[in-house]
Amino acid sequence: MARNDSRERILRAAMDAIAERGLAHLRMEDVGNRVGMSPGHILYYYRSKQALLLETLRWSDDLLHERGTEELPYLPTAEERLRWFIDIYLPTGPGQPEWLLWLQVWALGGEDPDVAAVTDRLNARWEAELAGLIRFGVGRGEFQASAAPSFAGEYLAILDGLSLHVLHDTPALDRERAVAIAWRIAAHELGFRGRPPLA
Amino acid sequence: MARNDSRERILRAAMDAIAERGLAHLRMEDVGNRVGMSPGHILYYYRSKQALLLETLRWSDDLLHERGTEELPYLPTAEERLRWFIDIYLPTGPGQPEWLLWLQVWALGGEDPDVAAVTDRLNARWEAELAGLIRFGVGRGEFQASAAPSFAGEYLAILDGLSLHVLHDTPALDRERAVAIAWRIAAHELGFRGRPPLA
Amino acid sequence: MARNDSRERILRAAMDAIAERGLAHLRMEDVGNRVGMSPGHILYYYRSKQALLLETLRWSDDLLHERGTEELPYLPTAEERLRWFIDIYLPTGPGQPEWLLWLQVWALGGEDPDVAAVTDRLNARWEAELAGLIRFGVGRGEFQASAAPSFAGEYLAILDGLSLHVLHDTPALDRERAVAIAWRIAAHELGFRGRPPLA
Amino acid sequence: MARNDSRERILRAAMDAIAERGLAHLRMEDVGNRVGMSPGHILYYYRSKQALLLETLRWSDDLLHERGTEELPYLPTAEERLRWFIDIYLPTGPGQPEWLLWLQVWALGGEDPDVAAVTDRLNARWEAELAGLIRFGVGRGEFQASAAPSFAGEYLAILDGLSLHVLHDTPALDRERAVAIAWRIAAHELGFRGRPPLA
DNA sequence: TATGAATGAGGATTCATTCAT
DNA sequence: CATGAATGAATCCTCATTCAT
Repeated sequence: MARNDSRERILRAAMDAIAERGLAHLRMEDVGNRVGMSPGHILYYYRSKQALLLETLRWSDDLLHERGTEELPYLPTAEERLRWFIDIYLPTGPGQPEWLLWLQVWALGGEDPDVAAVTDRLNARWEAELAGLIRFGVGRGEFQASAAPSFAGEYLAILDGLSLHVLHDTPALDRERAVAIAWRIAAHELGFRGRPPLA
Repeated sequence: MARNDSRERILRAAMDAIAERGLAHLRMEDVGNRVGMSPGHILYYYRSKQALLLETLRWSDDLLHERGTEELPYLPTAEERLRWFIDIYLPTGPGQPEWLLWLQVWALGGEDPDVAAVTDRLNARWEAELAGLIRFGVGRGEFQASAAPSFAGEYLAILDGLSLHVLHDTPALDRERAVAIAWRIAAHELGFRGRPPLA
Repeated sequence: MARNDSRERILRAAMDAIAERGLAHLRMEDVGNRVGMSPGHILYYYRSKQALLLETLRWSDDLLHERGTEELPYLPTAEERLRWFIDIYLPTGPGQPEWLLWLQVWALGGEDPDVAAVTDRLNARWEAELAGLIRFGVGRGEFQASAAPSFAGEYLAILDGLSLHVLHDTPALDRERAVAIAWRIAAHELGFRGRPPLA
Repeated sequence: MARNDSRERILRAAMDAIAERGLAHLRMEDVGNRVGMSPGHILYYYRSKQALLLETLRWSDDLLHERGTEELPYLPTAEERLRWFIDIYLPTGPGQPEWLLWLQVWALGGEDPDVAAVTDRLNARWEAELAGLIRFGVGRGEFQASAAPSFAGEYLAILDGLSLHVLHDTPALDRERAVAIAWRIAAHELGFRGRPPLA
């Protein structure tokens, strides 16, 4: 227990440290300071810096994904589910640690196969979730019958683009507007007319 | 002249090096090797690594932007101009140096005000260009009258999202599909019905 | 008893680990792994790594020496005793743990007085044994009367040189040839004419 | 020139440092201190610690070998040549840096193929030299006709054993005695009767 | 302009050793 | 007896940057 506890505290510390210092400037010591451990001891729990980073990414997304999707089945309509999906997918605001981590890993780790494996897994999971949601909506007659599950991939790309700007604090494209845009596009592409989300 | 020549050769070398090794792993030596200079001598032309990087970013976008937009006024219709805009904005394929550089700077340089200044300038320029294009289309009656220039910002966000995936070589979202998606969204949002781009 | 048992298992493990990883790369963990103990617990039995190493060396040579020399008095002739001596002194083949340990300690531990004390003791013991053997042979008339016990020291040096090569797997100087050379030199220096050892 | 000069000064410093601190405890800083360079700068000349060590070994032996063998052809008789060979092969005394280095590399680097490649080369060269010397002696009628060049290998092993003890300062086996023993064995095995070397 | 020698800060990693449990 | 968490020293190596030539 104690061990798993420490391991998780380290992951959270790593994420915070990345959000604050940036992935490129992260030192093992930054992580250690936050959990009151020596940098050497972090390596006792995670073999290497790279291993820690990958684990952090995986853990962070697991957390986000679980937190988001465990609620989903309890929402009755596809529209509500979609609203919820957009809500948890888009960053809460500029500099959200989880998103920042994800973006930085994506931008930096293009070459490394280990890194690619993790990012691919994350993408695939979100896409599968969204594709299921669309099928659900089509099945219930909420979304137009022609809405293809393949739409999930391109819609996620759009969300990614919006996220990029929310994250970067583009003045004219804050979270609220991003949500509105996302919703409008979905409404048109999936052919429904629901009330837009409040935020 | 010779001096300016060297300076530009260095910028190109820097960009290529970043595309190959990644921004985070770039060494002055990588740049030096490509232009046949000692790493120390690069610093004769550019005060510091950071300065070189910023300059590279600026130069790279100037180049792209000029190359793209100098053609624009010669295209007669707004539709053709938009098609052209999408064409030059989206990455040519996975790993395009200019885009990679931009993305990495964006992901990494959130904190630094110098960096932010450059990225903001880039964004603003593309947005202004696109906004002008939309006004042109509305004026000519090609785009629906309600099309707001403010659409430029959100449309760029969408293009960024698509670019992210083209760049990352997401299997189901290559450049061709990205272009198609971008076109479809524009057609709907701007209310025109033109033939889709060929690639 | 259990305690002594553990202590000895650790010594053997240390020797094996050295043979496999080399003295310079030996970690407490390597030893611990072999006996199923935590590295920290090894230090419960032996104060420090250095102490363990010294103990290992001493134990290893005690073992070898006892095993070899307890048989010696039962052999009737000096020649047979010499043959036996050569047999147990030379390494059994490339990479024999005991010899490797000894050589490495010799090569590395020149400075340290603690180390020197142990290696000197080893040398002295073997030399005394051999000197006794020579006296025995001279007394029995097998070896020529002029054979000085001081020959023991130089003969051991020769055996060491041969051992070095057997240990190092010098192609043209394997154990078999080393034995033959050792025997030939002894025969000449001690002035006897016995049948050479079989291997 | 300056560069080669520095490179060689480093090699010498490395050898001295090894002789003083022992191969196992050698730090790049020890080498740096001796030549008045930062440890990092040593790595500018030699890629890695391992590379420096290997180079040092090679250089040290080249030096010794050249210095020894360039004189050889000017000596008229095989006996004189052999005397000379023994003289330069055996360590000058306890702790001779070159020999210490060689021994330590031999003892430690059994596994590594790079290391083995260098030690093998050294061995082969000395053996070839000695074999040539023997052929010369046989040709001149100084050494008995039956003296096989293959004797070179075993004789070197014997010299190695004697060297081990000279190096280690075994009280009863100093350089003088080692030379005498080496000479006596050679005289018998090669069948000549020359005056023994003076030391 | 151009080089290459030189530095020094910085950071990951390894590992013996300690100690509470 | 035994573990495993925790430390901290040690050290290699990388790299931007400076500077004499």
